[in-house]
Order: sequence, then C-alpha cells, then structure tokens
Amino acid sequence: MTAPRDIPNNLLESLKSLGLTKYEALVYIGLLRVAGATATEIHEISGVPRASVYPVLDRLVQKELVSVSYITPKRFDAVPPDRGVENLMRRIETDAESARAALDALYREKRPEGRGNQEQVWTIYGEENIRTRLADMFRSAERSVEVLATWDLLPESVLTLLEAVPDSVSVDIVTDCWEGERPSRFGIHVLPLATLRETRSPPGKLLPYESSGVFLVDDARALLWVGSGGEQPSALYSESAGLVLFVRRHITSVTEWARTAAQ
Amino acid sequence: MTAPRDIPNNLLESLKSLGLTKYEALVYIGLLRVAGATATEIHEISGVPRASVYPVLDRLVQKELVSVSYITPKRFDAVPPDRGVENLMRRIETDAESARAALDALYREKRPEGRGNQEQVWTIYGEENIRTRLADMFRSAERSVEVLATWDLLPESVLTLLEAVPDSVSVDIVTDCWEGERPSRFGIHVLPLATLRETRSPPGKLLPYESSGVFLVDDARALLWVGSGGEQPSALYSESAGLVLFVRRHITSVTEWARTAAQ
DNA sequence: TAAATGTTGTTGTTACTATAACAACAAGGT
DNA sequence: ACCTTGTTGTTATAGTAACAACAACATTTA
Repeated sequence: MTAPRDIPNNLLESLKSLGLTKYEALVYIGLLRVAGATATEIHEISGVPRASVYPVLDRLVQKELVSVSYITPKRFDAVPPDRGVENLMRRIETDAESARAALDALYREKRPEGRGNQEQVWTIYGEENIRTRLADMFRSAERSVEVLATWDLLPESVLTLLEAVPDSVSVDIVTDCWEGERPSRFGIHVLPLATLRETRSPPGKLLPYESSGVFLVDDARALLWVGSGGEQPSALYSESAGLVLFVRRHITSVTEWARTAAQ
Repeated sequence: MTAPRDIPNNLLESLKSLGLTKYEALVYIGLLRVAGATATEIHEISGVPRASVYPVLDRLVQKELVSVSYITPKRFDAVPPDRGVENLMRRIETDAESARAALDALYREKRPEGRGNQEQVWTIYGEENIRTRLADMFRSAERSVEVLATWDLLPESVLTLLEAVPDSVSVDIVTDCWEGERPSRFGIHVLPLATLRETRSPPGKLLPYESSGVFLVDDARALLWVGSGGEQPSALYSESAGLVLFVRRHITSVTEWARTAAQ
C-alpha cells in the first residue's frame, strides 16, 4: 500500500489495539462512507489490493462489523461505528474477564513465597499502581501513618485512601497548605515547605518541589512518590530497614527545618 | 518454545487479545507465582528463553504490569491480576473511545450516498446487530408494523424495541402464545403456529419452528430472523419489492392457515 | 469477446520467537 | 595475585507466523 491517504494514523493504531489489522481497519473505514459497495469499489476507496479485499471482508463479517448482500456482485455495508466498536469491545471484555479470573486463581493458589521482601526497593510505575500500593499500606497499618507531601498530591490521590486506616492508628500529615475542612482524626501540620524551593544545590537552579510525597507506615514500610514532571509518575516502595530509617530522619528533619524557618 | 506447560491455552489467547504477546503473557503468569524473581528465575519458570526475558520485562513494565527492584541482580514482581487487567483495559478503552469518535465523524460526514438500497437483500450477523436494525425499522415506521414470530423471540428481543414505534402507526403481532399482560395499543393474535411443526417436507423429519420471526414495516421493509440453532443468529433485511411482497403473502397465508387449522 | 468478479498462489515485510555467543562481574580455589 | 566457575545482562542472528502486496488464473456477466 502506498498512501492510506487522509486516514489519521492514530485511528489505525486505535483500531489495531481493538484487534483489527491494517487492512481490516482501512476496509471498514472505507465502507463507512459508501453504503453498499462492491469488493472492487472497496478496493478503490480504501487502497487495499483488490485480491486482499475478499478475505478481509470475510473476517470483518465474522467480527460483526459489516453485513453482506448476496446479489451478484456481492455488496457490503458497515454497521454504524458505535455499534461496531461495541461489538469489538464485547469480545475483548469477555476475554479480559476470563483472563482476570484465571490469573486470580493462579495468583491466590501459589503466593506463600514471601521471600526476602524486606531488603528490596521496588519501583512502581503509574499513578493507579501507586495508589493501590498506598491503599494496601494504609489498610494494613497497625500503629502509625505519617504523610509528608505537597498539597497538590493530597486531595486527588491520597486523602480518600486514608479513610481505610484503622481507627486505632495515629495519622499525621505534614503539608504546605490546606484547603477545605480538616478531618479531626488526623494530626495536620501545615508548614512552609515551599521555602525548600530556595535551596539551591546546582547554584542558580531552583529545585522543584511539587507532586512529591513521602509515606511511612508503622516505622516499617515507606513509599516515596516521585512526580517525574508531567510524565507517568513513579514511586519507590521498601520495607528495608535502611531506607525506612532514612525516611524517618527525612520526615523529622524537614519538619524541624520548616518549623524553624517559619519563625 | 517447547512446552508452555500447564498454562491453559485460552488464557494465552485472552491475554493476546488484550495486547500481550505470547512471551509477555508467559512471563506475567510466571511472575504471579514467584513474588520477587530474577530474570533467570523467570526464564526457568516461564520457559521463555533467558535472552528474551529482558526485552519482554521492559515492555511489561511499560504496560504497568510488573514493577522492578533495582538491586543487583534486578528483581521483578507482578502487579495483582485485577489491577493488571484493569491497566490493560484502560488503554484499550481509551483507544475504543477515540476510534469511535473519529469513525463517527467520518460516518456522519459522508453518508448521503444512499445508493440502490432498495433492491438488495442484506445479511446481518449477530443478535445485537439484528436488534439495532429492528430498532431502526420500528422507529422509522410511518403506517404499519407487522410481526409474525414464535413467542420465544418476543419478550427478550422484540417487545421492548416496539415501544419506539410512533403512536400513529398500527402494530399487529402474530405469535403462538402469550404470557403476561397484553399492551392495548398492539393488535395481538395468538394462533397455534406450533402445528406447523407437523408439516413434513423430508418425510419423517420435523421442521423446527422456533426462534424464527418475520417483521414487516409499512409494507416496504422486511426482516427475516433466522435462529440458526444455538449458533450466532442471523437475519435477512430487504427493501426489495419482490421480497417484501413475498413476506406480505407469507404473513397473510400463515395467519389464514393457522386460523383454519385451529377450527 | 471484453470486462468485471472472485479465487489462488507467490513473494515481500514485519514482529515476534528462539538460539547462540559475548563481555562484565562476583565468588571461590590454588 | 591468578585462574577457574558461574551468573548477569547484552547483542547478534537465524527461524517462524501473520500480514501486506502483487500477479496470474478461472469464472461469470454483458
């Protein structure tokens, strides 16, 4: 194929991830604008080689994206886009569900192997995954939860998760600002963390201090949220004694530093 | 690869349709049962060649299915299945939505070409697609809607769609049985269609008469529902005068036949 | 016959699969 | 210090399968 002209490339990519091949996508798109076309017409419109049009149409019929008229020559028509996409998604969702079930069985079956988790530092990619891990940490807290984070992280990603912390556990939050009501069961400390921005290590260059957070549970498990500037965020999680101690010191020292600097 | 032992094949297929390759699926499955494994351990468990494990893991991290621990040697862990599948589905749903939007634009933009629809007979596959077409027919009815169908089709697939018929249009339903209340605005005729079963064309063989339906709108558009025995149902749709006339005669003759046979 | 339809087979291309070999490094033995 | 031994991570390079692109043929229709 020379030129799938005027077809936005990302549309082709999207359709591919729905399980269509390039030809299938082109033929379907072509059919959306011609009503009842013959194989040759489809070939002319879509740019797909005429010989390839036939098997491709077979597959599209199988996938419930086109309907056939059995006159000679055969004529084809596309089902409307919303219906068509729904037909594709139905299959995928079925697969997703059965995969989820099968994987979950494997997951539960053999997971006793809780090997040396304690000394490792895990890197977690993606906000969703980070939130899941945070939720696990909060839910399993037994004595204390400490949060040191810039305000921009708290409302959207953290505060709701904190409701899962058991009642008997103390929760302390250090942040640089607070809007809205203050939940009474949390110890909330608003400190001018923003002044940290003026710390310069490469002289003249401001350190960004946004979308960063540190979370410590029971003085035993720590998570460091790294914003990574607009990109997909990542985080470090560890139960290693060394890193936990470091985090412990970090929280106390930042708290102290900000408290004095405010005076 | 020789033996992806004890991995059900349909699980691999399901994961493939979620956008994973065979290796990606095998590695992810392997990681679900080992906690923090090294590349070599993953190779032993999953059967994937050791050299292939590294790029595969890169892709899995990119897809938010595994997390990394940067000690030497690197150790890897899988995100829980429900979260992992959700991560995959999120991408696909995004693609589906953007594809749907783009296709819809194309669809609306250029669709005036309502060429010679009138003489064609369209074959429609899949119950969902048939229902969509039926809904279109009912919604656009101007004078009359006639339904001749076995009862098993009506409640689950047809009755709700009939509510879209405009008020000024007469609706007549012929079926072999009726349960529940009878909507007053429909003309309902219960006839012993079941006796048709006893019509024998290949002597000694009963003709099935289930899940079949005939729909006629304005004496101009007809749809024939073909049950196709448990499989994906299909239907014929046409605006051709010839086929419409045939359906017209079919409905009246069956009605007459059943009425006399009942006496 | 001419033109168009539908089918078949072959070749190119790509992404994934599979194997082998290599350099870098650590542990252990002489 | 030197040399094995084994492991990690990387690279190169065949093999394979599905798709893409093309050519040739048989079949129908006008």
